[in-house]
Amino acid sequence: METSQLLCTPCVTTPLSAPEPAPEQANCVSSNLSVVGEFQQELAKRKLSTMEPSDSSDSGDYEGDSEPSQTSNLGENPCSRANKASERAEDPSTIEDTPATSRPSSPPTARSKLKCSRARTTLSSKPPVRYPSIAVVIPSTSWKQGPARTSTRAAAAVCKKRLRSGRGTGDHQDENTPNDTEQPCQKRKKRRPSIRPLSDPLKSSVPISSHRSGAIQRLHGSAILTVESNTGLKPAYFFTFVPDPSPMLPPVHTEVIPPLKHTYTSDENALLVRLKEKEAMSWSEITTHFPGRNMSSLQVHYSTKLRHKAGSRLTRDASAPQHLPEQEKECIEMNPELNKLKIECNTFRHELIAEYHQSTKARKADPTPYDQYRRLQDQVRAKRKKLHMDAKDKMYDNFFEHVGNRIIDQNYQGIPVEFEPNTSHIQPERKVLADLEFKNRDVDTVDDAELVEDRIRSLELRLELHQRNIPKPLRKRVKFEATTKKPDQPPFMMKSSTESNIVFTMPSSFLPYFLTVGNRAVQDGRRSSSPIQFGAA
DNA sequence: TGTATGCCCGTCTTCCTCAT
DNA sequence: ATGAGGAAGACGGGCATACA
Repeated sequence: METSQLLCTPCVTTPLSAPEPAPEQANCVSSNLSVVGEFQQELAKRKLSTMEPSDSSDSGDYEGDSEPSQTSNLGENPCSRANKASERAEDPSTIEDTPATSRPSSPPTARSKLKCSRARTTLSSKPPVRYPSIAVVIPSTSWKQGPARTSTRAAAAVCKKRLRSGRGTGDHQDENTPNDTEQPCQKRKKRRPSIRPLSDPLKSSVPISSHRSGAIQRLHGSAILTVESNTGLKPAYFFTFVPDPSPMLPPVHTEVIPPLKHTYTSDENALLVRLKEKEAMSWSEITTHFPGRNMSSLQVHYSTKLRHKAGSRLTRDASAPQHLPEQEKECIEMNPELNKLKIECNTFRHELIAEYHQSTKARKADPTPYDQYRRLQDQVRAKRKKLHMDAKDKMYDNFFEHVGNRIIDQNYQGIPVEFEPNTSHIQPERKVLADLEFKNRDVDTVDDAELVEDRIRSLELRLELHQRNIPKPLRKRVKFEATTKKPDQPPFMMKSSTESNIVFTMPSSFLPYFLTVGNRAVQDGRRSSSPIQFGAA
């Protein structure tokens, strides 16, 4: 095992010494995430203060841990478990007295990650305010890296990147940029997940075997805390620990691992999008920035995973701009390439008219120039269409880039995220229908007449909507004949709340549509006999 | 799978013809 | 002169296809 990855619930304890993160830590992952998850951490802190020691709600998160020493105390808080483990192995002569920056060459002592966090906090000379310490249980070597974890980490990495870029402090720092001179626990270099399976635990680079022998080693490495907030209310915390090669550890990391380009990291995704969209590089140029990947792989990955991100997000956010503003359309009309095509097309059209007096007469007289004219028209339309699509993509990207920052900023400032969907494009009948059908009431306490009345009104609204927007397949088949006259045998009559009778002639082709919308009255009528009788009270 | 292109369809506007 | 109705054209959007 080359990387030890840990899943950790937000196990927050009140730190003994909790200095405020230094300003230079603003770029690091844990710094940002500790700020973003502030509310959840506060809640967890309060919860922890009132939590009974037998609370075992978090024990299920430590899956795949077959180590008896870690699974025996199921009723114990993982934080306390880690704390106890660290306390057992704590050597009072090593940590607090030694600056972290001078310790990389020191022999790794037995410490949990909690101690690593504490050790980092000792670097700051500022007075302590609050800083969550993270308790982590390192899994045994039997913990295998599966595809699900890979995907989860990928999602978390995307979230992490968004969080980091969303702070808007110009900290778009390359993760490969060396900045690890002070914080051994905040090494930012994110290593690409290796797909190589753990074939031989004995050859693992992580000295977990020390657990079994009772001696706990202290591990130096990279710590990445990510928050996956796209699952809804409760964010999921992912803690990834990547041990560093140490002179005291078996030198397994010394060999050069061949790049197994199976998964794209968030950095690669960001770079690919930037080169393609911002810098408009050709694919051959882009390929030079991705050694080990071929052009087709990059194209496919970009097209399938990256390009339509904005569009897919658009479907989840009705407040996103739906159409280009008129001003933007006017700007597109000023595009020189489009104007050139338009002039060319118009010139050809004038020539046709000058010769045949009418373009259609030219089509009858000689189809060849007219077809050429049509092709020119198509070119103009295609160019305009492409410019509109590009402008829309740009607009979407701009919108989602800022809406993400806004949400993160609101989280940071403790402002509840409010969602105000743009409902201007929703038909009024649809709104009334939604209000009518989602009253969320107990039918046992509502009078039958009221229910029937609502049902009639619902049918009216559905008919109004249907007349407004008839489904295309039915448009040629359905003939609405709404009349104020009462026919001899009305096939379908409704009495509305406005006391006006509405009579509809309902052809048989109308039934499938009503069936699809779940109209029980129509279904009942269909089951009983034809024509449909609406059983109003 | 993305992109370019062509084709088709629906909608709207403009122009022309004809009846009043 | 004016309004109604039809024809023609412009335009946008969707779909299919070929190609890379």
